[in-house]
Amino acid sequence: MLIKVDFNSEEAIYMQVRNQIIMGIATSQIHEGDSLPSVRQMADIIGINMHTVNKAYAVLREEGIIQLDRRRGAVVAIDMNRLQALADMKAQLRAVLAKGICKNITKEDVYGLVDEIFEEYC
Amino acid sequence: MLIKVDFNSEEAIYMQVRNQIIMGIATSQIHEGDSLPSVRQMADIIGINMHTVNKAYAVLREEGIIQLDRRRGAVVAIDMNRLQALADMKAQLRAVLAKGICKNITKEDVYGLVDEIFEEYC
DNA sequence: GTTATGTTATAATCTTTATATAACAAAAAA
DNA sequence: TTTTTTGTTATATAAAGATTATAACATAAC
Repeated sequence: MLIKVDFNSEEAIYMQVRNQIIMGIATSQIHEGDSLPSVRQMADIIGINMHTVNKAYAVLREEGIIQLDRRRGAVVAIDMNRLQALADMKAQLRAVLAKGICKNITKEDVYGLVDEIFEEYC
Repeated sequence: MLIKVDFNSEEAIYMQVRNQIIMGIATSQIHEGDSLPSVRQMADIIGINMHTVNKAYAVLREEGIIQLDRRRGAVVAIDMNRLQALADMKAQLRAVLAKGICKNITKEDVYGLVDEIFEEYC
């Protein structure tokens, strides 16, 4: 799976890497049990520093998306804490939807966007 | 409207201020046409520096939420660019939902969260 | 005239981000 | 066994962002 980094983006590089890996899993380009390239390999491929990849992997581990194993490297292993995941998402949605409500975006509008994104991903 | 800043949060102070103002509008605690406290007043109230408030207000202006007027200060004035607002929200939702999909959160789960938040806000 | 407004400028400090080397123990591969 | 590769940790440095601190300006309100 190809990861592209925009060095002019406001988003931190390690977050761009984290996001693209999560989207890769969501779009089934990466599957449960798959090994990600090692921090050194990934850094070489993308053309960034090893520690930046390490940070991205550390975030993903903290989020329960991958497990870091000395033997197999970074392995996709979703930690399924449903309540935690729902609570996390709700906190994020609260901020996103608040702005939308200011802009007169309705619940139905949001439904529509959610539908479109789920079609993209699944 | 009361604004509380958590100095231990990872979120930048100016973003906390920005978010709470947007949520204040979404919950109708602040209305179109209302004046926000001046950057100096707000800074005094919260107990932070004037420039931090100025940054928050600048972000809100860039997002089309307020207008800054030398005469009346910061006034809530929603710039209703619907297509832009929808595109912005979609970009944010893409990242939020991707993680949810990794965690096996369904479209119906998301609908439920959206419903709950809209009940909170409206 | 005085006050309050947004705005701009400059500087200092702190945190975060990203890179660069280096080293370590553990496991895999040769 | 030796070599290589793995994640991990430790420093160090440079750049960028965030926060605070003063100060000043033009404009409008009082």
